Amino acid sequence: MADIKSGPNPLFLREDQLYEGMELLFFAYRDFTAECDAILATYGFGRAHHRVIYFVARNPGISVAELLAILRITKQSLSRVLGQLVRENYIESRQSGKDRRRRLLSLTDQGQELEQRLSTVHRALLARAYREAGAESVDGYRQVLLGIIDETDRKRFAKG
Amino acid sequence: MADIKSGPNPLFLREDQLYEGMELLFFAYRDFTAECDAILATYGFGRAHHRVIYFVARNPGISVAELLAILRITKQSLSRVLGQLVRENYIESRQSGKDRRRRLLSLTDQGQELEQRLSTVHRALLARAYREAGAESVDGYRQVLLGIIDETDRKRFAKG
DNA sequence: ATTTTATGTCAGCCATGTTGACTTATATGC
DNA sequence: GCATATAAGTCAACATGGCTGACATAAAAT
Repeated sequence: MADIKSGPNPLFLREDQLYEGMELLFFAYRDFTAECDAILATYGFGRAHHRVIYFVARNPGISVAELLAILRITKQSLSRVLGQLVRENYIESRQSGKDRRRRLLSLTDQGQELEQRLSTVHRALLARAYREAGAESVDGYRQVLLGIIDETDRKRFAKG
Repeated sequence: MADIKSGPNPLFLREDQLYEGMELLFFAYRDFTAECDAILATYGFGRAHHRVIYFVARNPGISVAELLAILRITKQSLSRVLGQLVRENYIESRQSGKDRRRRLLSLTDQGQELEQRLSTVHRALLARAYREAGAESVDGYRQVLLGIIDETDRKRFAKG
């Protein structure tokens, strides 16, 4: 009983640390997306559009099925935002040569502009957090988040 | 130009590291919430209900205004889920003695049961990630996420 | 020739956010 | 004590982004 004041109570601390870890993730995710959400709104887009733009930018030539696997949403949900991005000339969808059923997605110039604008915000935010936290912290951040991520998707980060 | 192969190109690596950091956050958040979402669905609840239950559990006696400040949603949005939780006897709302305009929120026994069920899932998930990553990593995780969080809310974590 | 796969589309539903307008009860300040 | 401010709740309407189910088309694979 005196443990709480006189010395470390591993169980108590541990549980408290876990609750803190959950909240950190909640607040960080909320604040990470806030500024980009505001920019997207001026284009008539939402967070869903950003995800599509982001993953197409990072994986030029990605197919619709591959994109669906990353986002884990239904094709009907994707279709709504992807269709809008294609119609408004942010994303280009061209037929694959090898398998002409597949549509390969890439950003148009306009899409790249928007992607850059959004990425700049995110890069700045994260770069500041990294700088303040220091290099070893960045590795810790990486390790813990990797542990939270589903094994299937963990492979995406295999390199490090 | 040879930099990319022959040695570290700090700029390239840095940018790549930042992109990785963004994706880690995206995938981790998605996977962190997935299992609880499934449990909540069996109660007819969603992620919004979980947030309310969580913050009321962690802050028993919290007022509606304080809860709104944490969640950063409108009172109309909160009202929908909070009202449901009160009606279905997961949360109790009692008048404050000092200021009778205020409603102080706390979990009922039933609410605590659900909260425990959800927390157990999250604690297990995070505990495993912490264990795999190691103690120093946990501190790094904490530092980086703190840096991402809005200064206003960073104060919530002031203790450490 | 048949079946499977990749994609697209229509229609409707649900959860959860938003704005705006308004009410009620209570506290606070002049 | 009266006027104003604050805490909370409510009604209505709307947007976003998930979901399911059903179905169509083109092309690849068997």
